[in-house]
Amino acid sequence: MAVLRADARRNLNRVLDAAGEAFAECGADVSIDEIARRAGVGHGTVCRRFPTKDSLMAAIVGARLEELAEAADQLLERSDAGAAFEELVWHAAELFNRDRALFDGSSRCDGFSEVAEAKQQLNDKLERLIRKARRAGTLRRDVSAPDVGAMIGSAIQAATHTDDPDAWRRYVRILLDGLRPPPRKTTTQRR
Amino acid sequence: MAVLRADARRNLNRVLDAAGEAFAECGADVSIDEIARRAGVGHGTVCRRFPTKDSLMAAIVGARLEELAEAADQLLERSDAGAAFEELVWHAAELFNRDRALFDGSSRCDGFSEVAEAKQQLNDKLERLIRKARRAGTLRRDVSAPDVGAMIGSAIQAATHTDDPDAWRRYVRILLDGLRPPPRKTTTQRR
DNA sequence: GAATAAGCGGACGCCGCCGTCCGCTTAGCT
DNA sequence: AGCTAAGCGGACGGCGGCGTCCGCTTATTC
Repeated sequence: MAVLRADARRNLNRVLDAAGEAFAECGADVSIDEIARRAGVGHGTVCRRFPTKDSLMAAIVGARLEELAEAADQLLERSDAGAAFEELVWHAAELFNRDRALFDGSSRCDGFSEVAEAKQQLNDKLERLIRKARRAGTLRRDVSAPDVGAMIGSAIQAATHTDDPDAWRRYVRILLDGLRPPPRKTTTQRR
Repeated sequence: MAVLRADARRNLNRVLDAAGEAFAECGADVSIDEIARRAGVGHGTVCRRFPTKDSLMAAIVGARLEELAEAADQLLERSDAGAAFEELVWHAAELFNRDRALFDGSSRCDGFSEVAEAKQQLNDKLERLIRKARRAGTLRRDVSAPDVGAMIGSAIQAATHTDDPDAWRRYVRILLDGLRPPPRKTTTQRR
């Protein structure tokens, strides 16, 4: 694993690209054969690098989640916590919408350290963002980071059941509206 | 099909019961063998009545959707449209939560007339309920009946990805909050 | 350019699942 | 009770997918 022959490295990259694309387009149920076909290699080559289909998915999903965690990191710098939270939600939603397997994969592959750690990272940062947004009064108090992740994923999945290609935007909008502090009759206004 | 021998009818009922239970517990991917095992019959018996696994699922899903449509019918009588709408959402959510295959099945099996018709019925009634709730000012205007169905189902599915057994209630609560008319700066109040 | 080991990929075996088929059983009728 | 056809269920074949293995190819080193 340390040093890889030039052709091997090239094939590995092809496989990773093809897998990312195939999972995104077809969901978590694409066959290894399909991925190998897209990569232009035999499926033996795929199975040599990744002893299991799940381990391949874990590599893809882990990378995506890390990207998302980085985005969260940058958004933590923002002064407007409410807007930062919304922006992260939109970012995640776009990602989930583009990659049909990401949501399934992130739960299915959390036995793999790459995915588990990336999720941990992301959840920590999201949790901090949530606390900031709560303090700013733009977010209800009874949701945690995993809740938000799950609900974004669910909104995207819901949209795939319709024929409106922009449904996911409406659903995320609705979700964000629902995530605001519920109006109370006797509002205990902060400040 | 018209007249069924007594043992055949008994076995058919067993199969339907077992299938309902198995789909509910295990999701749409239970094997026919598992269903047959639960019913105490050979899997040949299952396949004779239902030439396809999907046709069996369609029978189950169709029945569930019809029940739901009936509930919607009764709720249409209510004077408080907002409360009626919410109650239907909760009813559907409970159903989806109890039956893991219902949501998947209702889209997978809409090639079957039983499911297609039941969905049509349900959607019509839900649409009427939505219009009433809109007029009552308790529901945003940019959602249709299929939207609501898809969002409920997906929210439930999302909740199964968490370890909190009551997560689905919170998610539905949030969804309902999000479905209220969004607060506008210059509200054009009716009446 | 020769030696060598890393890498390749298709053939193979295994598994679970689905749907069919046919010899045996049994309900229903007389 | 006897007859008959409806019904039963397990055996069977086929399919798709996954992971392994081994004979061949090719990059790399000297």
